[in-house]
Amino acid sequence: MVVLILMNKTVGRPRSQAADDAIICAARKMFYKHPYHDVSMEAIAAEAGVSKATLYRRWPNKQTLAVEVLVRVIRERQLYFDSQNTFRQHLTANLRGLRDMLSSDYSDVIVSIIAETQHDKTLRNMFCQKFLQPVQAIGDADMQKAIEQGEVAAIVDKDLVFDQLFGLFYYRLLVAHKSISNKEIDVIVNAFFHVAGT
Amino acid sequence: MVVLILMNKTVGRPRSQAADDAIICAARKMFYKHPYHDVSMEAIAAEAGVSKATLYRRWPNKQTLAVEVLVRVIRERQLYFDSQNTFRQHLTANLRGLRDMLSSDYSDVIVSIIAETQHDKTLRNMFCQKFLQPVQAIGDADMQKAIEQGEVAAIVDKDLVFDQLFGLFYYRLLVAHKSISNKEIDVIVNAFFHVAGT
Amino acid sequence: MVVLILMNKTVGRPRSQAADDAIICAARKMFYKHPYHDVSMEAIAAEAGVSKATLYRRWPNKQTLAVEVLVRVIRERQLYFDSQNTFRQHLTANLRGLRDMLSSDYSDVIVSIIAETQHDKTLRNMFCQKFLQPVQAIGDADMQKAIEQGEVAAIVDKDLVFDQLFGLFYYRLLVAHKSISNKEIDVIVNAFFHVAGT
Amino acid sequence: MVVLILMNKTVGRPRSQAADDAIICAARKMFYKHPYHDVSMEAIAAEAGVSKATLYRRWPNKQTLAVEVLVRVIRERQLYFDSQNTFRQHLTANLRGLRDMLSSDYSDVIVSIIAETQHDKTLRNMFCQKFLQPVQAIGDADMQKAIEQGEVAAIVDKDLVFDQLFGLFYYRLLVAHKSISNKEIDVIVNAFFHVAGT
DNA sequence: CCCTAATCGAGACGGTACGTCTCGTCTTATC
DNA sequence: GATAAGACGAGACGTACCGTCTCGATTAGGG
Repeated sequence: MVVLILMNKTVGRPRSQAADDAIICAARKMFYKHPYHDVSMEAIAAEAGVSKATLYRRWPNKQTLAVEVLVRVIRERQLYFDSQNTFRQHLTANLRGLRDMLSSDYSDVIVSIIAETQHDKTLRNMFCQKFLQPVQAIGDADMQKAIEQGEVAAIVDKDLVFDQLFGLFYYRLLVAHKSISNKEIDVIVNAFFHVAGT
Repeated sequence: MVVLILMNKTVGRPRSQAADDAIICAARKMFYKHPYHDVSMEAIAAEAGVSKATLYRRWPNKQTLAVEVLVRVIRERQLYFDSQNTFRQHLTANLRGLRDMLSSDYSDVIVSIIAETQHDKTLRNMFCQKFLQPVQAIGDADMQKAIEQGEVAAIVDKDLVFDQLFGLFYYRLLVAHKSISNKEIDVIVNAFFHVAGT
Repeated sequence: MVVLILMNKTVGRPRSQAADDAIICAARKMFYKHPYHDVSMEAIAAEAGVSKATLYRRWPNKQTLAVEVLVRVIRERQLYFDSQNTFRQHLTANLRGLRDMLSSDYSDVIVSIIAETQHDKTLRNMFCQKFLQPVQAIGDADMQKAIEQGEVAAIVDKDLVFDQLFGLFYYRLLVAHKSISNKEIDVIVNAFFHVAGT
Repeated sequence: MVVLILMNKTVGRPRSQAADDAIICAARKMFYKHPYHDVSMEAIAAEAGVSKATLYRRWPNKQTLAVEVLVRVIRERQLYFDSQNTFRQHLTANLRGLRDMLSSDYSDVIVSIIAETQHDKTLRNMFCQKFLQPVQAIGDADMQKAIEQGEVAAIVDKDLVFDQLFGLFYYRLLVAHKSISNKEIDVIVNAFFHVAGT
C-alpha cells in the first residue's frame, strides 16, 4: 500500500499562466499610458481579455497590482554591481537609473502608491519590501564591497547618506519637478566621495 | 490727469465669508481625521452646512481645495526668521516644523496632492507656488541674511542644499516612513554648518 | 376736504415695460425652439438680457410664465365669429386653428402645463381660465348665435359636444400623435351638423 | 443540416428577479403617492433597497420606468371581452376602467409621460406600443366580434369612433378636470349604439 | 432739486436630482 | 476548481436648475 502526500495539491483547473501574463502586460501598458486614477481595474481586465474575477483572484486590489507592475519595471532596469567597475562608476549608473525611473511615465503610479502607503500598512510593507529595499540593499552591498576594497571610508553613516541621496532624487523629480542632468549626478557623486572617500 | 484702475469690481451678491470659513474649517477637520480618498466633497459640504454648488463655485475640485487647506496649515506653522535668533536656531526650528508637518495626519493629503501633480499641470503650479515656494522662499531669505551676517559662507549652492535637506525629510517621512528625532536634526544642522559655515 | 384713496399707488421706480416685452419675447422664442424641460428660467433671463430677479418679480415660476406665453400665442391665433360667415364656416376655421395650435412646436409646452395642473390647483385654475375657457367661451357664444339664427338645433348638450370635439383633437394630436387633415375636419363638421343641425 | 439560432444567450450573472420586483413595487408606490416630478430615481432605488446602478441598468431613465409602471397598472385593470357579456356591457365596463385610471393618482404620471412624448420619439413609440395600443387593440377585437355577432353595424369608422370616445375621456379628466359619472357613461354608450348599432 | 422707495443687473446661495463611474464582491454557466 | 461575463451594493463625482437672497447702482415721482 502506498500513501501519497501531496503539498499544494492542485485540485481542479490550474490557474492559467497566460492570464497572469496578459494581466501584467495590460496593466503595464495602461499604467504607462494613463495616470493611476484614470486606470480602472475594469479597463485592465478588458485590455487583458480576462474577467474581473480572474484579476481579483490574483491581486486583491488595484494598489497591489500596481506594486507588482512597479517591481517588474524596476527589476528590468536594475543595474548590478560588477566587480569590473569601480563603486564610483556603479553609483553613477545606479543614480541615473533611479532618475530615469522617477521621471518616467510611471512616476504617477509610484507617487499614487506612496500616497496609499500613508494609511495602508499592508501596502506600505509590500512597497518597502518589494520596491525600496531591493534598491537600498543593492546599494548597501555595493558600498560594503567598496569599503572592503578601500574605495569608501568605513565611518560613513550609510543610512543617512543613502536617504539624503535618494531623498534628493525623490524630492527633485516627484515633488519639485526639477530635472537632474548627468552632469549634476557627477557633481553629487563627487561631493559624496569628497566626504566619504578614502 | 488721473487714471483710476479698479480691479475686482464687485458686482452681484458678494460671496459669503462665512461660507468660506465654514468650508475651510470643515475640510481641515475632515482631511485631518480621514485619509484623502475617504473624504468626499459631499461630506465636506454637509459638514460645513453649505451646498455643493457653493463648494464647487470656490474650488473646482477636491485637489484644489486640499491644496488650500495645506496652505492654511503650513502658513500657521511657518516660523519667521527673527533677527534675535541665529540662523542656526532658525534652521533648526524650521526643520522641526517641516518634520511635524510631514509626519502629521496631513501627510496623506500631502502625498495625495503630490500624486495628482504628476499629471495635472495646473495643480502642480498651484502646489509649487502656494506650498513649496513659500517655504523655500523664507529659507532663501533667511540664508541670504545669514550670509550677509557672516554666519554662512557665500559660495554655497543654496538650491542644492535645500533640496537635499528637504529631500531627506520628504523621503524619510513620506516614503521610507522613518522618523526623525530632534537629535538627528541637530546632527544634520551641524553637518550643514560643517560644510557651509564660515 | 378730499380724501384720495389710490390703490396700486406707484411709489419708487416703475417696472420697465421693456423688460416685460423682452422676457415674453425671449420665452416665446425658447419655448418654440426647445422642449419645455430644456428651457431654463436662467436661459430665458439671459436671452432677454434681464436678471433672474426681474423675471421672478413678474412670474412666480416657470409654469406661470409658460401659461402667459400660451395665452399670447392663442390670442393671436384666435379667430372671431364674423356675422358674415355661417357657423359652419366659423366652426371649421376654429377647429383648424386648434389643430394648428396643438400640432405646433408649442405642443410640448401645452402638455407640460397640463401635466403640472394635475397636482397644482392654482395653475389649473389659471390654465382653465386663461387658455381653455376663452376658446370654449367663444365657441359657446358662437353656437348661441347659431342657435338663435336657426343654424343649430337648440336641444344640443353644448358641453358634451364641445368636449367630444376638443377631446378628439387633444387625443389625436397630443396623445396618439395622429394628424388631422382639413378633409377630416370637414367630415367631423358634417357629422356635427348631421346630429345637431336644424 | 441544422441551424441553431440562440437569442438572449444568458452569459454572466443573470439579473435578479427580486430586484426587478422590488423596483417596480417601489416605483408604483411612489408614483402613486407623489407627483411625477417629486419622485426621484434616488428615492425609488432607496425604497427598493437597490443601488442606482441596478436601477439604471434596467431602465435608462425615469420616463421609461414610469411607462413600465403604467403598463403594469393598466394590465391589471384591463377587462377582457367575455362572450357571455354583450359588447354594450363590455364597452361600458371598459370605459369605466379608463375613467378610473385617468382620474386615479396616476393621472399625473400619465400626463407627465405624454408631455415627454412630445419631443422624445423613442418614448413616444414605447408609450403608444405599450400603453395606448393594447387598450385600442382589445377594443378593436371586441368591436370586430360585436360586428360579427351583429351587435354593431359594419360600416362604422372604428378609429374615429375610438378616438372620439377616448378623446372625450382624456380631455375631460386630464385637461378640463371634469368628472364622468357612471350615468354619463351610459348616455355616451347609448349615443354610440344610436349611431353604430344595428 | 433732492429724497425715497421700488427697480434693475449680477450673481451667490441652499437644496436637490441627474446620470455616470469605479471599486470589489457575488452569481451563473461553461470549460 | 478556474474562467468569462456581467450583475450587484455602495457611494462619489461634477453639472444643472429652481426659486430665494443680497448687493450696489438706477430711476422716477413726491415733497
